[in-house]
Amino acid sequence: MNKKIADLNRYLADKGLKITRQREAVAQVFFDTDGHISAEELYIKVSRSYPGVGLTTVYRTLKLLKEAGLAKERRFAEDSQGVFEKEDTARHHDHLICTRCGKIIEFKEPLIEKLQEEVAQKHGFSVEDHKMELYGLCSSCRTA
Amino acid sequence: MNKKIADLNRYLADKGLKITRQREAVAQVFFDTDGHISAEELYIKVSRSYPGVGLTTVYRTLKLLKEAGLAKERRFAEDSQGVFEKEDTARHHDHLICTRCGKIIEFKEPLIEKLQEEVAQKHGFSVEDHKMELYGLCSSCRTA
DNA sequence: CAATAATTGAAATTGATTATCATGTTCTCT
DNA sequence: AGAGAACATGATAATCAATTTCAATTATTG
Ligand SMILES: [Mn+2]
Ligand SMILES: [Mn+2]
Ligand SMILES: [Zn+2]
Ligand SMILES: [Zn+2]
Repeated sequence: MNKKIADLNRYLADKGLKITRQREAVAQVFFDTDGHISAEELYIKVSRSYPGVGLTTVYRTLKLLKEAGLAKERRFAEDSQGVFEKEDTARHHDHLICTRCGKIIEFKEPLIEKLQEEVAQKHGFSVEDHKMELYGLCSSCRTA
Repeated sequence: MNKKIADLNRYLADKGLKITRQREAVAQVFFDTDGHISAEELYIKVSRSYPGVGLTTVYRTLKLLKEAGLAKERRFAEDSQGVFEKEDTARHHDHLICTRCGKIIEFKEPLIEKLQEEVAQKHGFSVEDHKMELYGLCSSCRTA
C-alpha cells in the first residue's frame, strides 16, 4: 500500500520537488479510494482526516499524480467535472456508461485495442493513448 | 443542400418552435462548413454574411441542431472549447489525433463497432452512442 | 391585424480550473 | 543544528466556455 506513496516520493525527488504533509495526505486518501472521484469530492474526503488542506493543493497534487503515471483523469460526456482514478498500465480499461442512471462498468477488450493499433498504423500513426466510452442503457434502466 | 435546412425547419415545426432569419443563417453557414468548428469560429463566420447575429444565438442554434440530429459535438482532449460537425448517421466516424501538431484523421472501423456491441451486450447494455479517440503521433511528427 | 408564445442579444452569471502572491516549509550544505 | 535557496501552500482573484436573465422584438395562428 505504501508502495504507491513511495513511487510518488521517488517521482518528486527526481524532479527536485518536495515531500510534504499535504501531498502525502491527498495521495494517501486518493490511493485508498476505489472508482472515480472528482477533485472536489477528494477535497471533502481529505478534509475529514487532514483538515486544512486546500482545494488548490488537491488539484495540484492530482496533476502531479497524473504526471507520475499514478492517476488518470476521465471526462465523461455531460459531466462538467473531471474525475480521477488510480492508474496502472497493467489494468487499463474502458467504460460503459448508462445515460439514465449513471452506472459505470469497466471493461477490457484486447481485440479492440489490437484493431485500434492496426487502424492507427494504416494511417501512419503511433498510438500513445486512447479513449473509448460506450453510452447506452443498462439492463435495469432498459426494462424500467 | 437545402434539404438540411428543410430538415431543421421540420424539426422546429414539430416542436412548436419558430423559423427565424438568425437560425437559418447559422444553420446555412454551418452546413456549408466541412470539418470541425467551434461556436466562436462559427459566430465569426456567420457574422461575415449575416452581421448582427449574436454568439448566444449561435450556441442556441447549435444545441437545436444537435437535438435534431444534424450536428454532433466533439470534445477532444486538451481542447477547452467544444467543436461541432455535421451529423449523418450514415457517415459515423471516429478520430485519430496527433498530440503534437493537432492533425485529425477520421476513420471508420465496422469490426470495432461490432465488438463494441458485443461487449455492451455481455454486460446487459444497449449502446446508443460511443466515443473513440486515438491519440498519438502522425508520421510527420514522429520522424521530426 | 391582434393575441400569444417564442426568440433575440447584451449583459450578467455560473462553475470548474488555474494563476497570483505573501507567507510557511522542506531540503541541502556546512 | 542553522542558514539559505527553492519550493509549496492556501486564500483570493482571474479565466473562460457556456448558460441564464430579461426587456424588447418577431413569428405564427386565426
Ligand atoms: Mn475506470
Ligand atoms: Mn469528425
Ligand atoms: Zn442505468
Ligand atoms: Zn502531427
